[in-house]
Amino acid sequence: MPTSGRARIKDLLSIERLDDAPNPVSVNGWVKTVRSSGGVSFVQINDGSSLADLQIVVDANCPDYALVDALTTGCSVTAFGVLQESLGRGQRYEIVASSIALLGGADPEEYPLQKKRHTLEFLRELAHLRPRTNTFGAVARVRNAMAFGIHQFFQQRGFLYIQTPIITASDAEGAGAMFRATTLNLDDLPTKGGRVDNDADFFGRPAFLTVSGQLEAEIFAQAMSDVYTFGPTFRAENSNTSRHLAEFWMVEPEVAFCDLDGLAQLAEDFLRSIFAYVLETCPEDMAFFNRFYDKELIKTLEDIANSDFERMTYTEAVRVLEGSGESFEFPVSWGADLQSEHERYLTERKIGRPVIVTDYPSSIKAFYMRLNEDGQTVRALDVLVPRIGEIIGGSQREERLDVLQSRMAEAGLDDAPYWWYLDLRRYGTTPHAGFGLGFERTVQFATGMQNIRDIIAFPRTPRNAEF
RNA sequence: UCCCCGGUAGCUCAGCGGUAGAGCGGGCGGCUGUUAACCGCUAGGUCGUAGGUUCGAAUCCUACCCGGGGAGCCA
Repeated sequence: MPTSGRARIKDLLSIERLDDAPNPVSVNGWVKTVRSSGGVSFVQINDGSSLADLQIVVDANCPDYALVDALTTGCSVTAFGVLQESLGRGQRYEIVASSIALLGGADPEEYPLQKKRHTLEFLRELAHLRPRTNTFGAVARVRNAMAFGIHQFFQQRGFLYIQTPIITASDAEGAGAMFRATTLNLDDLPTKGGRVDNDADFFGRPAFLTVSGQLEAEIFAQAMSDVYTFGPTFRAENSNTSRHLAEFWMVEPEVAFCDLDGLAQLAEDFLRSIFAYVLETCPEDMAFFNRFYDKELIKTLEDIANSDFERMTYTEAVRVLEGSGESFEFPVSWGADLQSEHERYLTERKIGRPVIVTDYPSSIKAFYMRLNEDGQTVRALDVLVPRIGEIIGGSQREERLDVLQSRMAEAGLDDAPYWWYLDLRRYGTTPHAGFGLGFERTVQFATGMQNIRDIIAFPRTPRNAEF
């Protein structure tokens, strides 16, 4: 079946004037449902190009009419016919088939997807078939649009897209437990002096899957000024929540000659831009999510796209929380990190829109964040959004060699493996800043989906790596 | 990893000490344009796994496995 003559359902359904239709047309897709009434059958198919299905009318005038009995939910078909105004209500156009053929059957006694709603938990066990459902098709299209929107945002601003390594020997301190990448035979480990002989491993040293491309992105920021990464990252944390994955995609811009205020502005512009982009480019899918998953979704995203983010320092946030009169499960005190309930109070109840919290205590943040003049806080930034909580974490980086070295010593880190990172401060150091955005969390927020496992096609979570 | 809830027909669930039910889906048959079509009939389950209590366990107890919600960690 040549694809050159294949019309996409999305394109057919968006035709303005029927005179412009490339009639007769050839369409392909997977059957959603078949309805038969007397001498007419209606075969509703979808090809993934849009949320909407295309109705194919097959009646006695079609030589393949007898074949309709073999068409069941899930099978693939190819059809040829004339696109015309629908005689029935419910769709603008339909195709009156002059031929229709079964490409691949789907035994209705075995095919697990029925023409009714399934729970997301059930569909999660069918990751190979769930893209055919309305919800997962919509997620796939929105995810695609947001990925493109992210690249477009940075490209339009002159940022360079760089690819940082997935296998790494460095640890972006504190970002989380790492997966080991090794070719050693785990059933028969080579030893030297009673310990595992890492010299015998592939790289001659321990290697891991990256938890962040930040340190390498800083290298390129110190040459190209404005860069970003967009790639997979891995965390071996035993996190079992609706917001965590062991493998997820992260967007990490890194900007030279930029301070925390500049970074906060970039983060805000960025989020507002990509939410506006998805509303503009995926209206049908977004209406679907708004209808079935979150009635306030579109309004929420429009509000974000159209209004400034609230900004406050950590110290101010603590003051707000202490004066809130709320009884939190975890006490609020300066020096302790904000708990989920605190973040949600701030962004959901106190402010009602995204909040950028800055200048956290140095004791609870990573060594590379720039120390403030007070010696107590660092130029860190978290962007909190309703329902998800932290969606962006970032900071102005410590560009002063001596301060960075003393911070590393406080954190108990050995300088040696970071020699190249320290070199960036030795030679032409600049004030610079960057943040990390969890891509799945962002799509989760934009779609109103409750569980991050429904945002990535093949979720990796503790004890789950099927597919 | 911790706390709470749940695992019964393909799916969603009811039954909660006396030996299994509904709706949807499937099959068969109707219906001259349907919209998760509709109407009638019908098949289908060692009640997550392994122990235990009991005359008797889907139902009570224990352990484990799996799923969900929340927490921690973070993106």
